[in-house]
Formats: sequence, structure tokens, C-alpha cells
Amino acid sequence: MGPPMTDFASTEQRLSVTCRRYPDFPRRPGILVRLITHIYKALHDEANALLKPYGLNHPEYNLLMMLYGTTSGTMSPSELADVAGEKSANITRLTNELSEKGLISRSASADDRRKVELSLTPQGLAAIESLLPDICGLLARQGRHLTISEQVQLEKLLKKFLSGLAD
Amino acid sequence: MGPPMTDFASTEQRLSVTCRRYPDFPRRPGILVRLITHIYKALHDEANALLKPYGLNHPEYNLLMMLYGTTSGTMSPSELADVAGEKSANITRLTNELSEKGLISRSASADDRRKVELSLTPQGLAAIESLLPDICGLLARQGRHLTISEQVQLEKLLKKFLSGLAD
DNA sequence: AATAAATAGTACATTTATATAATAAATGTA
DNA sequence: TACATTTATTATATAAATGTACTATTTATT
Repeated sequence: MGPPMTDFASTEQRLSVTCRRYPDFPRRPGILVRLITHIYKALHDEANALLKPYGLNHPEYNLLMMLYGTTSGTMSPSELADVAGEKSANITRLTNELSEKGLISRSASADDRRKVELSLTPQGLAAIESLLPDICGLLARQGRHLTISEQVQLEKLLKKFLSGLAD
Repeated sequence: MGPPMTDFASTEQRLSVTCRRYPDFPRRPGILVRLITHIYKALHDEANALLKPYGLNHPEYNLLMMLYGTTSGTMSPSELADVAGEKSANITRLTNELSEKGLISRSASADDRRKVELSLTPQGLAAIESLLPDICGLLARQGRHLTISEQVQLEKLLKKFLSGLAD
């Protein structure tokens, strides 16, 4: 079954072969993209596994946390789609689910009546606070191999990398 | 519609609120996870957009490139699943599609008859080489905001971060 | 040799995500 | 006022991903 993908040696090997066959291939950006992909998938899987007992999946949890992070306590669907990186059609489906579970509520915006205000219900808040201890444990564990200064440095570099996307 | 998500300021703002409401929240790992998520989605979307004219999507392209990177030219479905970060059930579907398009072929392994050997067909190789110029341009563009030494440093930190996942 | 346990691959059902288009209401502006 | 634009939802249809269970084969154990 090959080496566990957390080692990554085989990926480097394959990129070497690729560059030999096609010398123009940008090796370093290529490896960064593959690392990001593997990390994202691992994060996604771990979060889903942790959240399953709470009846939530990773995207649903994310939406709840976006709302939890606002000062006003509300966001419109399109804002939410933007900050969570979801497509708008997907936001409708996800917010429907969260709404059916009683975790968020919809109401018309006062100043722009085209807009819908999404906000956490008391049950939504309670759900978040019941799962946050687990999430905090997971996040701490996921970052444990990096020192604080490495985390700071990584954050800085990722922001710079992100700034090169989608302009 | 809110700030473009390539800036990320609003994410930091939300994490500040979150930490104020729930002081145990691990801020730095949290921000790393959100950065990775946004970057992955942007990479995924850009790759899909580029590949669409070639009749491929990002996962399919990835599988082709994994095979392109082998010296033997073949891989079993489970190896491929491992290195591409796909679930095994998904590999069956994806390799079916690639096989129907004539880009890869299946054959029985000589030494272990449970195994299937997947390999690029001449058409698969031609497909890769026809899209690689575009891919190389994309990768180079995506990494252009980072210097070589920043790319090296980022790669190192991402590997360390990955090593903390799924043990 | 016989049996048990592990591995590889797939089929099927379900869930999750996307793309597209149509609708409707509210807003801004010529 | 008339008209284009924005916001959000809905409705399909389709695609992508996952979980579970099942078959065949190999490997290990007795």
C-alpha cells in the first residue's frame, strides 16, 4: 500500500520524475500545491470524524463558526458564502439544513429587504459551545508539531501565497 | 458582497471575536486551518477552470499526473488512492471515467491477482503533454508572490504541519 | 491441508456539491 | 417612471464523494 502519505517522500520522488520528463514543470509550486491538497483533505476528514457524533459535518460547522465570529451575530447568505468559500447554491442547501436542525434562523433585513439575516439560535450557540472543547483539542493537536514562531511564520507565508491566487 | 477573500482581514477579525467569546480557542492553528481551506478551494477552482476545456477535472488530472510521475508507469488503485488522497471507492469511479476516456488502461497484476495495474495509454500521455504548458503557467503564476527561499521555507513548514495530522 | 485473517477492488446506495436557469423582490439610477 | 442591477431562493439536473457491504485472492496460523 506504499508509505503513509504523512511522509511525502514518494511525492517528491514522483515530482522528480515529472521534472525529468517535462523540465519546464515548476517543481516548487507543484509540491506546495500537493502539500496543501493533502493537508486540506486530512483536516477535512479529521473534522468530519470529530463532528459526526454532533450531527454536523465540516462545512456546517464552518458556517456556524463564521456566525459565532461576528460581532453583530448575523450575516447574509452571500457574505457567508464569501467568507466560508462556498458557492451560493451550496449555501442555500447548507443553511436550509442548519435551519431545519434549529441551529440558525432566517429573518428579513431591516435596511435592505432583499437581504436575509442569518443568525445563531440559542440552540445553535449551545451546539457550538458543546463541541468547542473537542474542536479546541483537535486544533491544538493538529498544530502541535510546530512551535509558536513556526506557526507565525507559516501563517505569514500562507497569506502571501493566498495573495497570489485569483486576482 | 464583502471583502474579497484573498485579503483575509475579516477572517482575523472573526477569529478575534471567537477567542474573546471562547478564550481556549487555539487562535493560531485555527487561522492556519482557515488559510489552508481557502487556499485549497482557490487552487481547486482555478485548476478545474483551466482543465475544463480539456475535458478533465482536478482529481482526474491529479491521477494522471501521479501515473506520469512513476518510473514503472503503473500503479494499483489503492496506491493511487493513497498518494492522491482519495478514498478507494472514489478511485474506482475516477479510474472508470479515465478509462472510458481512453486515457488509462487496466490490467491484472502478474504477481498478485487481487491487484489491478493502472497505466497511462498513449492518448493519456498525449493528453498530459497537451495540457502541461497551461498547467505550468498556472503553477508559476500561483507561486509568483513567493521568492524561492520563501517557497522552500513554506514547503518545510507545511511538511511539518502535515506530520502532525492523522497519526 | 484447513481455516482464519487480511488485502484489493468494486457495486450500490446515499450524501454532498456544483452548474444553470428561472423567479421574485428590492434597490439605484437615467 | 422605466430599466438595469443586486440579492436570494428555487428547481432541476448532474457531478463528485463517501460509507457499507460484498467477492476474490492472498497470507498467516493452526
